[in-house]
Amino acid sequence: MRNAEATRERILDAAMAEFSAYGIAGARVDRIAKTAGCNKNMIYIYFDNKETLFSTILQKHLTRVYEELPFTPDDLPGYATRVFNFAMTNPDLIRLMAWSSLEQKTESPAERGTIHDLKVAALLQAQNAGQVNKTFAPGFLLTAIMALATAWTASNPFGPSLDPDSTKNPDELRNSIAEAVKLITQGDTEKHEQ
Amino acid sequence: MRNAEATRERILDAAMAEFSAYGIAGARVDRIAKTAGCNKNMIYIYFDNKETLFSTILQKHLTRVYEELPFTPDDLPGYATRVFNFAMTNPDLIRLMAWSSLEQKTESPAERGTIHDLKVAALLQAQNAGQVNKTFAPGFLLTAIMALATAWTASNPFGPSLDPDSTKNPDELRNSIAEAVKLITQGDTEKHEQ
DNA sequence: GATACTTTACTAACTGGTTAGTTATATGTT
DNA sequence: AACATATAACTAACCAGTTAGTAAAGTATC
Repeated sequence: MRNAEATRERILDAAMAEFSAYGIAGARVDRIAKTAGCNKNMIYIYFDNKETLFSTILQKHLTRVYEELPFTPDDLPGYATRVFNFAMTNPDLIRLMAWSSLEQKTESPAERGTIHDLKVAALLQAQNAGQVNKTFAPGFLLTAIMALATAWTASNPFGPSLDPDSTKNPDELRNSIAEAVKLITQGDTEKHEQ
Repeated sequence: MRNAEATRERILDAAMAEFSAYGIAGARVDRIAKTAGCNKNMIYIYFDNKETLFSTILQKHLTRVYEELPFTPDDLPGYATRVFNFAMTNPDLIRLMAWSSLEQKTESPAERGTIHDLKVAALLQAQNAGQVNKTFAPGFLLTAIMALATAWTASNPFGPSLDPDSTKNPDELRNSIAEAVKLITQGDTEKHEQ
């Protein structure tokens, strides 16, 4: 029953559930401790404070995303599909990101910005290679794709809360998203390309 | 200095700023009272509790949106443009909606659902009239349009925090959004319409 | 038109419960 | 013993909501 690493993990898991559900301001440290099955003080031994705990968890899961979701500028509908699948199977992380963008004053950590820039650069290359049409700037495309792929998550005010039926047909939804991304990125490659 | 209506309005304004900035859990009633320049108790005379105050404000501003933003199924790029303009000039309301979808347990009020259904029905009619192509279900289209039109607001985790430059060219952004919506809604009307 | 009474708008101080974070102490491990 | 892991008890600050009371404005009565 004495296992530092395991306790730390249980805290992280419990905190993930708590923060995802209630955000930073709404999260209760006592509740995290109870869920983790440990004493509250353990949380303050492993982490500085509530905010740090939140950031640690967000960072950890974001890293996981970057590993699980390779960006494929030559197959953007496929990328959107994978983002959609990920968002549907990881609603907690999507909520965590939503809380973060509302509650955390600081801009996104430098790492995220860098990764974003890499994608934009790759997208520009794909455009120059004729794989993606040049109708839109690469930065616009990336945000548009992410917006479409995550529009049906609970954190979107215009998402499933207004259109509850849509999430009951995830397959149709997935196909529609892929098709929409295709229209935006490959819609008129031939016409405009040269 | 004794003016019930004016005081109530000041409370609503102060609460809008507070809730928009900190959400429900993060909002402080004392701070609202201070901003409104009134005693905290006045808030509890005019409103039941913090949650009710939040709901009242959200409702009030949503009503305003429905009046200011007529839905035009025959001109969806134009509608997206207007939503984009509205979102850019009313970031507080967008944040309020984001907080609501994260913090409020209850589903969206019946009114919002009804308005949504009306739009979906109108969209279906526009499809049958050949004004909008039938590639996508009307419910999908509506959510996709809203997602695109509001993707560059602060509350979107994939929005401006990752792509800060984009919001410096709002005109280009607006045009791109309109163009993207056009591609999705009118992209291949001729081909599929027959 | 002055006086007593009622209602409305407002305030200061308080209450009871909550909460992030700490300290002191105990227990298992090597 | 020495160290790492864990717990219980505690504290100081905070915070939503309440209470009890004051002052202004209106209304009735003479």
